[in-house]
Amino acid sequence: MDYRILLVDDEADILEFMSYNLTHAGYTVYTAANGHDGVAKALEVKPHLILLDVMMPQMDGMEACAEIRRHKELSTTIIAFLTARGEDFSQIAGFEAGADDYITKTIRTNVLMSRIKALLKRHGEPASATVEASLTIDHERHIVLKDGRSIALPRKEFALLALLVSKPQRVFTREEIYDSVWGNDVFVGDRTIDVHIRKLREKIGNDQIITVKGIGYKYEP
Amino acid sequence: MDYRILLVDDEADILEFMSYNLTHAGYTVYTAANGHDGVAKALEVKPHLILLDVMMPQMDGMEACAEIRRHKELSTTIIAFLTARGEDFSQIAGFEAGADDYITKTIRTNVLMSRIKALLKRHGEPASATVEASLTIDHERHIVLKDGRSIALPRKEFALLALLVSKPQRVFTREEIYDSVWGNDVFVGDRTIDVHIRKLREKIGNDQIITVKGIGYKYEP
DNA sequence: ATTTATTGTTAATAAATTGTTAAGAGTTCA
DNA sequence: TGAACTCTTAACAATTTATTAACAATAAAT
Repeated sequence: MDYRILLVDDEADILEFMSYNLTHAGYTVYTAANGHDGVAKALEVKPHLILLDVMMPQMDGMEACAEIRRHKELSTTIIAFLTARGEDFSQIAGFEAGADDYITKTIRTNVLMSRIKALLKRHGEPASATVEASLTIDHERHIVLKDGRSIALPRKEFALLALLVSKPQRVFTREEIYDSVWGNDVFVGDRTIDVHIRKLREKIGNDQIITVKGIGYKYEP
Repeated sequence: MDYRILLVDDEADILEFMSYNLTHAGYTVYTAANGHDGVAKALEVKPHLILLDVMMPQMDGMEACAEIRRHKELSTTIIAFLTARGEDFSQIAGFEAGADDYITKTIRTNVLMSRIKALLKRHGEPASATVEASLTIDHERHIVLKDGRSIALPRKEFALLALLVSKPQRVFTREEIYDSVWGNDVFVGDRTIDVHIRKLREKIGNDQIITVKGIGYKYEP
C-alpha cells in the first residue's frame, strides 16, 4: 500500500536516517524541518502518519500536534511523537495534545519499522482495505479500479469515495464528509452529498455504499 | 494464577508493608510513588489490579485513575483506591473516576489479603476477563454484534442499547435514559421508551433487557 | 383478592431523513 | 465560442424512524 508518512524534525541527521529507512520500506516520505512547515505540509499531502519531534524551534511538536488536530480534514491522520530515549512520554502530556503514540528516536531500525507498521495497521488499514475491497483507490492516477476496470471519477466524487473506502465499514457522519470533502469553511446544501452518493452508486454498484440513517454513510466491500 | 498487582502510594512504609504481604501471598508486585509513575508503570506491566492511594503529590489517585481508564489496553484492569480509615469512599466519588472498589489502608493483614483475593476473583480470571458480553456495540460501524451476526439499529434504538450495555447489570432509570438518549430538553411521552425497548427485545433477544419495575431497565448478558 | 401503578403491545400517525430528477451556473478544453 | 462535464440546488417523492394513543397485561400494594 502506498502510505504517505510525514517526518517533522529539525535535526537533519535524523530526518535523513529515518527518511532513508522509511523510503526503502516502501513508504512515500515527506519531510519538514519545523512545526510550521510540518503543518503546512500535512495539509498539502494529507499523510497517513505524521512523526513529530517533540523539541523543535519555531513551533514545537506539541503545538504542531494541536494545530494539526484542529484541522478536521486530517482527523484520520495518525500522529506519533518522536522522543529522546528515556523521556517519559506521559509526563510530556502529548496525548493531551491529540497524539496517538510515541516512538523513541534511538530505537533500532527494525524495531522502528515494525512500530510504524503496527501504528499504521492499528488505525484502520488502507493497506489491506484496498486489497480486500473490490474497489481500489489509485490516488496517483486519480482513478478507481473495480474488477480490473478503471473508472474515472470527478473530483468530489473521487474524494468522497476515497474517504469512505479508506475505512471500510466505518460510518462517516455527514459532518465528517463535509469537512473532508469540502472543507470546514464551505457550506453546501443538504442534498449535495446525497446526489454525489447517488452518482457513485450509479458508477460503482448500488450495494456497496450503505446509508446509516441519521448518521451518515459507510462503505462495505 | 500469576497475578500482577501495582501499588501506588507515596508513603514508603505502606508501600513496603503491603508489598511484603502481597509478595508473600504469591502475587507479583510492582510499585510506584506517585500518580505519574503509576500510570507509566501500569502501561508497562499491565497489572491485573491497581491499588491507588487517594492522596498523593503530583497527580492524585483520582486523576491517575481517570488517566488509566483512558487507556483501552487497561480496560480489564481492576482499580481499587486505598483510603485512610474512616474515610467514606462514596463521598470521595472515586467511582466517578472509574474505580472498582476501595480498601482501607490500616486494615489487618489477613482481612486485606482476602479483600484483594475477592477483588481479583470478582472480576473473573484474567483469561476470561476478555470474554465480553454476548453483545458488542460497535460505535464506529454503528452496528451491534451478536454471536458473530451484525445487527443494524436505528439511531435511538442504538443509543438506548449502547447505554444499557455500557454498564451491564446496572439499572438505568427512565430519567437517565431520557437524558442520555433524548437530551434533557426534549420531552416525549411515557410509552416512548417502552416501545424502543420492545423493538430492541425483538431484535436482540427477549431475555437480555430486564425491566426493573418502578425504576428502569438493565442489560444482563 | 382487589386495586393501583406501571409496563407491554399494537397499529396508526407524525416527523425526520434520504432518494431522485431535472435544471442551471460555473468550468474546462478543444 | 461552444460542447461536454462538474457541481449545486430546488422541488418533490419515497422511505425509514420516532412518537403517540388506546388498550391489554402484569406486578406490587393494600
